[in-house]
Amino acid sequence: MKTTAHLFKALSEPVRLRILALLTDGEHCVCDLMAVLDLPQSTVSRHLAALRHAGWVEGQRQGLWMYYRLTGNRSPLQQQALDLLRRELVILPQGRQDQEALAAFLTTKDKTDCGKTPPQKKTRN
Amino acid sequence: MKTTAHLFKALSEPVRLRILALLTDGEHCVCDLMAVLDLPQSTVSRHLAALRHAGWVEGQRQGLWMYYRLTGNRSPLQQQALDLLRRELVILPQGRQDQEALAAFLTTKDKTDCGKTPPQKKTRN
DNA sequence: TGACAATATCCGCTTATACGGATATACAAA
DNA sequence: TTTGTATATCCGTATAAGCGGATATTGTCA
Repeated sequence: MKTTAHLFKALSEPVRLRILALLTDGEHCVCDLMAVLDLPQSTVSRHLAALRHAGWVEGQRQGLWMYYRLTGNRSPLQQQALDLLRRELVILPQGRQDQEALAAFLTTKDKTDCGKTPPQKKTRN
Repeated sequence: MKTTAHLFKALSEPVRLRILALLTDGEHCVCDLMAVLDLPQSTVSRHLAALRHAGWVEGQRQGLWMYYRLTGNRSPLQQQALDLLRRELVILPQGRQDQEALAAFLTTKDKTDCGKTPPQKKTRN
Protein backbone atom coordinates (compact mmCIF):
# COMPACT_ATOMS: atom_id res chain seq x y z
CA MET A 1 0.00 0.00 0.00
CA LYS A 2 2.87 2.27 0.87
CA THR A 3 4.56 1.55 -2.44
CA THR A 4 1.33 2.23 -4.31
CA ALA A 5 1.08 5.56 -2.55
CA HIS A 6 4.69 6.25 -3.41
CA LEU A 7 3.93 5.61 -7.06
CA PHE A 8 1.12 8.15 -7.03
CA LYS A 9 3.18 10.64 -5.06
CA ALA A 10 5.56 10.91 -7.99
CA LEU A 11 2.58 11.96 -10.09
CA SER A 12 1.50 14.67 -7.68
CA GLU A 13 3.70 17.42 -9.14
CA PRO A 14 2.76 19.34 -12.28
CA VAL A 15 6.34 19.45 -13.53
CA ARG A 16 6.70 15.71 -13.23
CA LEU A 17 3.47 15.15 -15.13
CA ARG A 18 4.76 17.40 -17.87
CA ILE A 19 7.99 15.42 -18.03
CA LEU A 20 6.13 12.13 -18.28
CA ALA A 21 3.97 13.58 -21.02
CA LEU A 22 7.05 14.62 -22.97
CA LEU A 23 8.58 11.17 -22.60
CA THR A 24 5.54 9.31 -23.87
CA ASP A 25 6.67 9.86 -27.44
CA GLY A 26 10.25 8.76 -26.94
CA GLU A 27 13.41 9.47 -25.03
CA HIS A 28 14.90 12.90 -24.45
CA CYS A 29 17.98 14.30 -22.80
CA VAL A 30 17.88 16.63 -19.81
CA CYS A 31 18.70 19.71 -21.85
CA ASP A 32 15.68 19.13 -24.09
CA LEU A 33 13.49 19.05 -21.03
CA MET A 34 15.13 22.14 -19.54
CA ALA A 35 14.43 24.04 -22.74
CA VAL A 36 10.79 23.03 -22.92
CA LEU A 37 10.00 23.38 -19.23
CA ASP A 38 12.03 26.56 -18.92
CA LEU A 39 13.36 25.55 -15.53
CA PRO A 40 16.86 25.55 -14.04
CA GLN A 41 18.91 22.44 -14.60
CA SER A 42 18.99 21.43 -10.95
CA THR A 43 15.22 21.52 -10.74
CA VAL A 44 14.74 19.36 -13.81
CA SER A 45 17.37 16.91 -12.67
CA ARG A 46 15.79 16.64 -9.26
CA HIS A 47 12.37 15.87 -10.68
CA LEU A 48 13.88 13.28 -12.97
CA ALA A 49 15.53 11.69 -9.96
CA ALA A 50 12.16 11.55 -8.20
CA LEU A 51 10.55 9.88 -11.19
CA ARG A 52 13.46 7.49 -11.41
CA HIS A 53 13.27 6.52 -7.75
CA ALA A 54 9.58 5.88 -8.08
CA GLY A 55 10.25 3.64 -11.06
CA TRP A 56 8.55 5.72 -13.72
CA VAL A 57 11.57 6.52 -15.87
CA GLU A 58 15.05 5.24 -16.49
CA GLY A 59 18.09 7.05 -17.79
CA GLN A 60 20.85 5.95 -20.09
CA ARG A 61 24.07 7.81 -20.59
CA GLN A 62 25.14 8.50 -24.13
CA GLY A 63 28.37 10.40 -23.99
CA LEU A 64 27.74 13.61 -22.16
CA TRP A 65 23.99 13.34 -22.39
CA MET A 66 21.60 11.41 -20.24
CA TYR A 67 18.65 10.14 -22.18
CA TYR A 68 15.55 9.51 -20.14
CA ARG A 69 12.64 7.34 -21.19
CA LEU A 70 9.67 5.62 -19.60
CA THR A 71 10.63 2.50 -17.70
CA GLY A 72 10.82 -0.62 -19.84
CA ASN A 73 9.09 -3.25 -17.75
CA ARG A 74 6.21 -1.79 -15.85
CA SER A 75 3.98 -3.27 -13.21
CA PRO A 76 0.35 -3.70 -14.26
CA LEU A 77 -0.51 -0.73 -12.10
CA GLN A 78 2.13 1.39 -13.81
CA GLN A 79 1.04 0.34 -17.25
CA GLN A 80 -2.58 1.15 -16.56
CA ALA A 81 -1.68 4.44 -14.97
CA LEU A 82 0.44 5.38 -17.96
CA ASP A 83 -2.36 4.55 -20.38
CA LEU A 84 -4.64 6.71 -18.33
CA LEU A 85 -2.11 9.53 -18.22
CA ARG A 86 -1.51 9.44 -21.93
CA ARG A 87 -5.22 9.86 -22.55
CA GLU A 88 -5.42 12.71 -20.05
CA LEU A 89 -2.33 14.67 -20.91
CA VAL A 90 -3.03 15.15 -24.60
CA ILE A 91 -6.22 16.90 -23.60
CA LEU A 92 -4.57 19.47 -21.36
CA PRO A 93 -3.41 22.77 -22.90
CA GLN A 94 -0.10 22.58 -21.12
CA GLY A 95 0.54 19.16 -22.58
CA ARG A 96 -0.08 20.29 -26.16
CA GLN A 97 1.93 23.44 -25.59
CA ASP A 98 4.92 21.49 -24.32
CA GLN A 99 4.75 19.14 -27.28
CA GLU A 100 4.92 22.08 -29.65
CA ALA A 101 7.73 23.72 -27.74
CA LEU A 102 9.67 20.48 -27.83
CA ALA A 103 9.23 20.08 -31.57
CA ALA A 104 10.30 23.67 -32.13
CA PHE A 105 13.35 23.28 -29.94
CA LEU A 106 14.45 20.07 -31.61
CA THR A 107 14.54 21.72 -35.05
CA THR A 108 16.82 24.54 -33.90
CA LYS A 109 18.99 22.54 -31.54
CA ASP A 110 22.54 21.75 -32.56
CA LYS A 111 23.20 18.04 -32.27
CA THR A 112 26.58 18.65 -30.67
CA ASP A 113 26.01 21.23 -27.98
CA CYS A 114 22.45 21.03 -26.80
CA GLY A 115 21.38 24.25 -28.46
CA LYS A 116 22.73 26.60 -25.87
CA THR A 117 25.26 28.30 -28.10
CA PRO A 118 24.68 29.28 -31.74
CA PRO A 119 26.06 26.64 -34.11
CA GLN A 120 28.55 28.93 -35.84
CA LYS A 121 30.32 29.59 -32.56
CA LYS A 122 31.33 25.96 -32.64
CA THR A 123 33.31 26.23 -35.89
CA ARG A 124 36.83 26.54 -34.62
CA ASN A 125 38.03 29.41 -32.41
CA MET B 1 -2.15 19.99 -15.17
CA LYS B 2 -2.13 21.37 -11.67
CA THR B 3 -5.55 19.94 -10.97
CA THR B 4 -4.48 16.57 -12.34
CA ALA B 5 -1.50 16.63 -9.99
CA HIS B 6 -3.81 17.58 -7.16
CA LEU B 7 -5.97 14.58 -7.91
CA PHE B 8 -2.99 12.26 -7.68
CA LYS B 9 -1.69 13.96 -4.57
CA ALA B 10 -4.76 12.81 -2.71
CA LEU B 11 -3.80 9.26 -3.61
CA SER B 12 -0.26 9.62 -2.32
CA GLU B 13 -1.01 8.65 1.27
CA PRO B 14 -1.44 5.03 2.38
CA VAL B 15 -4.24 5.89 4.78
CA ARG B 16 -6.22 7.62 2.07
CA LEU B 17 -5.80 4.66 -0.27
CA ARG B 18 -7.09 2.40 2.47
CA ILE B 19 -10.10 4.65 2.95
CA LEU B 20 -10.88 4.65 -0.77
CA ALA B 21 -10.57 0.89 -0.82
CA LEU B 22 -13.05 0.60 2.04
CA LEU B 23 -15.50 2.91 0.28
CA THR B 24 -15.46 0.99 -3.00
CA ASP B 25 -18.07 -1.38 -1.66
CA GLY B 26 -20.43 1.23 -0.29
CA GLU B 27 -20.72 4.12 2.11
CA HIS B 28 -19.48 4.12 5.67
CA CYS B 29 -19.50 6.49 8.59
CA VAL B 30 -16.40 7.94 10.17
CA CYS B 31 -16.56 5.70 13.18
CA ASP B 32 -16.49 2.59 11.00
CA LEU B 33 -13.33 3.87 9.39
CA MET B 34 -11.77 4.77 12.74
CA ALA B 35 -12.37 1.26 13.97
CA VAL B 36 -10.86 -0.40 10.91
CA LEU B 37 -7.93 1.93 10.45
CA ASP B 38 -7.28 2.10 14.20
CA LEU B 39 -6.46 5.78 14.03
CA PRO B 40 -7.57 8.75 16.13
CA GLN B 41 -10.74 10.47 15.01
CA SER B 42 -9.04 13.72 14.06
CA THR B 43 -6.65 11.91 11.76
CA VAL B 44 -9.40 10.03 9.96
CA SER B 45 -11.49 13.15 9.64
CA ARG B 46 -8.57 15.11 8.24
CA HIS B 47 -7.86 12.49 5.57
CA LEU B 48 -11.51 12.40 4.64
CA ALA B 49 -11.43 16.16 4.25
CA ALA B 50 -8.43 15.85 1.93
CA LEU B 51 -10.22 13.26 -0.19
CA ARG B 52 -13.30 15.44 -0.21
CA HIS B 53 -11.42 18.55 -1.30
CA ALA B 54 -9.78 16.61 -4.11
CA GLY B 55 -13.19 15.43 -5.23
CA TRP B 56 -12.78 11.74 -4.51
CA VAL B 57 -15.48 11.34 -1.89
CA GLU B 58 -18.57 13.10 -0.68
CA GLY B 59 -20.24 13.03 2.71
CA GLN B 60 -23.84 13.04 3.72
CA ARG B 61 -25.06 13.67 7.20
CA GLN B 62 -27.55 11.24 8.64
CA GLY B 63 -28.36 12.33 12.12
CA LEU B 64 -25.16 12.30 14.11
CA TRP B 65 -23.28 10.27 11.59
CA MET B 66 -21.54 11.39 8.45
CA TYR B 67 -21.67 8.80 5.73
CA TYR B 68 -18.91 9.01 3.18
CA ARG B 69 -18.98 7.46 -0.27
CA LEU B 70 -17.16 7.76 -3.56
CA THR B 71 -18.15 10.85 -5.50
CA GLY B 72 -21.20 10.39 -7.68
CA ASN B 73 -20.25 12.05 -10.93
CA ARG B 74 -16.61 11.54 -11.72
CA SER B 75 -14.43 12.97 -14.41
CA PRO B 76 -13.19 10.43 -16.97
CA LEU B 77 -9.80 10.60 -15.30
CA GLN B 78 -11.31 9.90 -11.92
CA GLN B 79 -13.37 7.01 -13.21
CA GLN B 80 -10.40 5.39 -14.88
CA ALA B 81 -8.22 5.94 -11.84
CA LEU B 82 -10.84 4.36 -9.60
CA ASP B 83 -11.15 1.32 -11.87
CA LEU B 84 -7.41 0.98 -11.72
CA LEU B 85 -7.37 1.37 -7.95
CA ARG B 86 -10.08 -1.17 -7.42
CA ARG B 87 -8.06 -3.72 -9.37
CA GLU B 88 -4.92 -2.90 -7.43
CA LEU B 89 -6.25 -2.64 -3.91
CA VAL B 90 -7.89 -6.05 -3.75
CA ILE B 91 -4.48 -7.55 -4.43
CA LEU B 92 -2.72 -5.87 -1.55
CA PRO B 93 -2.65 -7.63 1.84
CA GLN B 94 -3.58 -4.46 3.67
CA GLY B 95 -6.64 -4.08 1.47
CA ARG B 96 -7.92 -7.57 2.18
CA GLN B 97 -7.13 -7.21 5.86
CA ASP B 98 -9.08 -3.97 6.12
CA GLN B 99 -12.04 -5.54 4.35
CA GLU B 100 -12.11 -8.35 6.91
CA ALA B 101 -11.71 -5.97 9.82
CA LEU B 102 -14.58 -3.90 8.51
CA ALA B 103 -16.86 -6.92 8.13
CA ALA B 104 -16.00 -8.06 11.64
CA PHE B 105 -16.63 -4.64 13.10
CA LEU B 106 -19.96 -4.25 11.38
CA THR B 107 -21.32 -7.44 12.90
CA THR B 108 -20.52 -6.36 16.47
CA LYS B 109 -21.38 -2.71 16.11
CA ASP B 110 -24.53 -1.40 17.71
CA LYS B 111 -26.63 0.49 15.19
CA THR B 112 -27.32 3.24 17.66
CA ASP B 113 -24.00 4.14 19.22
CA CYS B 114 -21.22 3.30 16.81
CA GLY B 115 -20.03 0.28 18.76
CA LYS B 116 -18.09 2.16 21.37
CA THR B 117 -20.17 1.07 24.32
CA PRO B 118 -21.58 -2.44 24.86
CA PRO B 119 -25.18 -2.73 23.57
CA GLN B 120 -26.74 -3.65 26.90
CA LYS B 121 -25.57 -0.39 28.39
CA LYS B 122 -27.99 1.29 26.01
CA THR B 123 -31.10 -0.43 27.38
CA ARG B 124 -32.38 2.22 29.72
CA ASN B 125 -30.39 3.49 32.69
C1' DT C 1 -33.00 23.59 27.71
C1' DG C 2 -29.06 20.46 29.10
C1' DA C 3 -26.20 16.52 28.46
C1' DC C 4 -24.09 13.57 25.39
C1' DA C 5 -22.43 11.51 20.90
C1' DA C 6 -20.26 12.02 16.20
C1' DT C 7 -17.62 14.77 13.52
C1' DA C 8 -14.87 18.91 12.06
C1' DT C 9 -11.50 22.11 12.87
C1' DC C 10 -7.72 24.27 15.54
C1' DC C 11 -3.20 24.24 17.47
C1' DG C 12 1.68 23.51 18.19
C1' DC C 13 4.99 20.54 16.61
C1' DT C 14 7.60 17.59 13.51
C1' DT C 15 8.88 15.86 9.11
C1' DA C 16 8.88 16.00 4.07
C1' DT C 17 9.49 18.43 -0.16
C1' DA C 18 10.31 22.16 -3.35
C1' DC C 19 13.41 25.63 -4.91
C1' DG C 20 17.61 27.34 -7.28
C1' DG C 21 22.44 28.69 -6.84
C1' DA C 22 26.80 26.43 -5.93
C1' DT C 23 29.57 22.62 -6.23
C1' DA C 24 30.89 17.93 -7.64
C1' DT C 25 31.13 14.30 -11.04
C1' DA C 26 31.44 12.19 -15.64
C1' DC C 27 32.75 12.38 -20.11
C1' DA C 28 34.76 14.14 -24.66
C1' DA C 29 37.95 16.40 -27.33
C1' DA C 30 42.00 18.95 -28.02
C1' DT D 1 46.48 16.77 -18.88
C1' DT D 2 43.56 20.61 -19.46
C1' DT D 3 39.25 22.62 -20.74
C1' DG D 4 34.53 22.77 -21.41
C1' DT D 5 29.87 20.66 -21.44
C1' DA D 6 26.00 17.92 -19.47
C1' DT D 7 24.21 16.21 -15.50
C1' DA D 8 23.83 15.02 -10.45
C1' DT D 9 24.03 16.23 -5.92
C1' DC D 10 24.61 19.49 -2.00
C1' DC D 11 23.13 23.27 0.72
C1' DG D 12 20.32 26.59 3.12
C1' DT D 13 15.81 28.11 3.11
C1' DA D 14 10.80 28.29 2.54
C1' DT D 15 6.48 26.01 2.21
C1' DA D 16 3.51 22.16 2.65
C1' DA D 17 1.69 18.12 5.20
C1' DG D 18 1.24 14.98 8.66
C1' DC D 19 0.21 14.04 13.54
C1' DG D 20 -2.92 13.72 17.64
C1' DG D 21 -4.80 16.11 21.69
C1' DA D 22 -7.94 19.94 22.57
C1' DT D 23 -11.75 22.47 21.33
C1' DA D 24 -15.76 23.80 18.49
C1' DT D 25 -19.79 22.44 15.94
C1' DT D 26 -23.83 19.96 14.91
C1' DG D 27 -27.44 17.04 15.88
C1' DT D 28 -30.32 13.85 19.19
C1' DC D 29 -32.91 12.89 22.91
C1' DA D 30 -34.83 13.38 27.33
